[in-house]
This record gives sequence, structure tokens and C-alpha cells, in this order.
Amino acid sequence: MLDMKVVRQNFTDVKAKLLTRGVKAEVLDTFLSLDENRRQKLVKVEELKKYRNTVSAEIAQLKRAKTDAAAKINEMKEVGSQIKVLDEQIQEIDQQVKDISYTLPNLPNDAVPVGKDEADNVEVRRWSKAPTFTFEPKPHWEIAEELDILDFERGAKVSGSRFVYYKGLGARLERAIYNFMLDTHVYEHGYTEMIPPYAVNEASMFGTGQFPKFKEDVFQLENSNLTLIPTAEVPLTNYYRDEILTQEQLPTYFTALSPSFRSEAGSAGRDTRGLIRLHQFNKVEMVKITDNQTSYDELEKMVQNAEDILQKLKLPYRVITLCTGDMGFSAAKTYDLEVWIPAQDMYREISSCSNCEDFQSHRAMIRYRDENEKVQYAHTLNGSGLAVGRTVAAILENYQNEDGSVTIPEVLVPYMGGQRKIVKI
RNA sequence: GGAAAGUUGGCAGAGUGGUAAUGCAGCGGACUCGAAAUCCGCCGAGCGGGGGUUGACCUCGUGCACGGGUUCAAAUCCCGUACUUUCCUCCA
Repeated sequence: MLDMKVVRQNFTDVKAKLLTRGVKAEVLDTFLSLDENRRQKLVKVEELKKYRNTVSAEIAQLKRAKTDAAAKINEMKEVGSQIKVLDEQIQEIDQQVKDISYTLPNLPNDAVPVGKDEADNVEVRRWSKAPTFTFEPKPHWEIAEELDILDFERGAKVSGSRFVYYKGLGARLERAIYNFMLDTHVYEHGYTEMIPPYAVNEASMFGTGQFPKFKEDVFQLENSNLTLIPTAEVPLTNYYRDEILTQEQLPTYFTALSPSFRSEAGSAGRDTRGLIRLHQFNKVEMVKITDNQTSYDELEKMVQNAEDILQKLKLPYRVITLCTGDMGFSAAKTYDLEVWIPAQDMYREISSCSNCEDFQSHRAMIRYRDENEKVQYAHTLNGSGLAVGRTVAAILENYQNEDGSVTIPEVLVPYMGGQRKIVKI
């Protein structure tokens, strides 16, 4: 959520920036005039309330002195009804202001390239080269089904499309990967390991920006206000919701493995096969809560933490900066990491690291006291480190051999009980 | 799922209709070589306005879990919701 004062005082600038994110100009103009109107009425009603407070004190005096106060009481009845009318009007305007402000995306950082969609994203760097195959590389779902380590058919039978069973060494591989990721983040990158709730309440979904705008993207539990988390970012970032931290608590680094549940409404027909787009997938998430000075340094470090995983796995990838039109709702700046998927002959997103600046902390009220004891909004960052299912897909494809077997990346061998290869039984 | 109690400032804890005691903590000062103890003074979040500065400040409103209601006036009365704790039941 944007700071109302910032919007008001820098309206032209804010408007220009939000237009690059697809917000309509008239929405912003309405927003500004509603705010103006609200403040005018607020001044009036506050004057009346001040008057009421004064006279009420007088009434109390008269009552104590057992004097007649009927005249003042009658006057206050009138004032009271005026206050009520104004309060109702203000409340109504307030609601309209909120309805708009809840759906306005974050302001892009100045360094973010302006653009319409993913075609305007900017590549920052590449690491390693796509492997060359002496045979036609197969898509990961074919490799996996031949090795009997993934079962999409039975996933569909038991749950529906976009659900899968990992089986045998497939399940073992998934577990090896996320243990490796967690160990690396905890023991090398300094994150605190968490196991968060996998269902969260409405306030938490609002806090990180999923609600109210993106309700159709999630699985809502019936007859409750609980939602299955679409990412561990939600419970991790909301950990400090409605709290004021001390500066010593910052920066805080959290990491967690969790399943992520997404309805994938509107993506029918896309990535219908394989591990790329499922209703449920595992992800190791990184979240940082920082002060408002160091968050961009922390973002760079977080991206490096994610890259470190890919480098240790020796998976070719590239880093891109998302343009204004392609960024997520809460982000001020986002780097995506895209891993090489040989069978598709392209890079696919495997991590997304964002600095949300104070956008989420305004919603979730995550604050800290600075060295002057002043309350400041914290900055929040989140990034995948990494999407586990997509990592499995990348490994199966990049490490596949002509005979249908898959070599285990060196760094995972200890996590696989010494096993170096997955072969057909 | 059943029953009861509770939710007040950083913490503890009063307050059953007249506008939030008190203690601890914190800040400033005195005493002291310094510290502790003691004494004196100050301070109660947060949120939203207005004026002013540009982020020293002044001022008002709001604020006693949240949302409504009654009243000239609500922490106090009424209704609803959430959460916490304890007991019972159930259960990995």
C-alpha cells in the first residue's frame, strides 16, 4: 500500500510511475479528489468534536454542582447529530479511498526499465553455457516417466490435472534438493530456518498484497478465513505483522521450505505437461526484513544467494530485471532467475527476487524504531531460493544421458546417500 | 465440539457512565572521582488531520482486542466477532 502522504505530495510523479504499471489515469484522479474531499470534511468534524469535548466537560462540572445543564445538553444533541452525519460521510469516502488504494501496485524503483510486458525485460547476465547433446534431449516428464520417478496420471486421478506424485528416487531427489538448498541458506548465507503455517488468515494475505486483488489465484478453505499459502513469503513476511521492531533486530533473514498452492486460474493450456506449472509445488523461500536504507544491497545479496544454488548445481541460467509492466503487484524492483530447459530450448523462471520497499510493511504494519527513536516502516524482500519442482525439471533435462538415465549433480550426491545416477530399473 | 474466564501504554496492574491511577522500565538532572542506591523532574504507544519546518516543532482529533449500538458524554452499559488461557471431550 502506498503512503497517502507521498501520493498526495508528489502526485504528478506518482501518477507517471503508476501509469507505467498499467494503472488508469482516471482512477488516480478520482483517488486524489476523494482524498481532498475527505480531508475537508475531516477538518470540519474534528472542530465539532473538539467543541463537544469542551462542552461535555462543562456539563460534567454542572452535574457535579447539581446545577441544571439541560440547555447545554440540548445543544450537544444537535452537535452530536451533525457529527454523526459528517462521520458517516467520511466513512463512506474512506471506504472508496481504501478500495482504490488497496488495488494500486507499488511504485517502481527508478532503476527499473519501463516496459509493457516480458518482452521488455532486460537481461543482466548469464552464467555458464547451455549443454550440448549428442542426441535429442527429452522433456523432463518423458525422462521421469520412463524412470518411474514421477506419476502425473495418478496425480490427475487422485486430485486432478496439475497434481503429481513423486515416486522412489524422484521423491528422494526432491528431498535431496530442498535439504541442500536449506543447508546452504542456513549455514552459508545466514538465514534462520522456519517451518511456517501453510494456511493463513485474511489479514496475512492482505499484508503481503495478495488480497483483495488476487483472490482468484488462491485456494480458499471453505467456511473459514484461511487460505492455503501461494508462497511461504506470506507467513514469513507476516511473522512481524503489527509489530514495532528495534533496529538491532534488523536485518532479519528467514528461509523456509513449504508447498505453494496456486489455482492457476487463467493459465489454462499453458505448461500443461510436466513440473513447470502445478497447483502444488515445493519452494524454498527467502525473506528479509530490513531498514529503509540497506534494502537494495540486501536485494543484490539475495539474488546472489539464489544464484549460488544454481551455480553449485551447475545449472546454466540468466538473470533478468523485470520491466515496470511485468513486475508483481508488491514489488518495487524484481530480478528473475531463469534456468536453461534444454527440451524447450529456452530459459524458464526458477526464482524471483523482489524488494517491496515499504509497500508490504504499510499493509502489514511492520515497523522499527530508528536511532532517533522514530518509527519507520521496514523494507521487505522476498525471493525463491529456489522453486524445487522446477529445479528437478532442470536437473532431469540438463543431466540426462542418452540411455535415459540421469546423472546426479555432484553437490547432491551426499544428499542422495551416495547415489550418482538414476537409472531405469 | 462443550463450559468458564480474560483481552488497558515496553512490562506489571487499577479503574462498573463525566473523559485512562500506580509501580517497574525509559529519558533528563542532583548527589558521587565514577557507579549503585537515593532524591527531584519528565515521559505512555500507535493512527489520522491542521499549521510550520523540511523531516527540531506546535496543535487538534482518535485511541482501553475488533465492529456496531445506547447516551450530551462509554475503558465502563448493550449486541456481534476475533484471539488467548483453563477445564471437559476428541485426537496425530
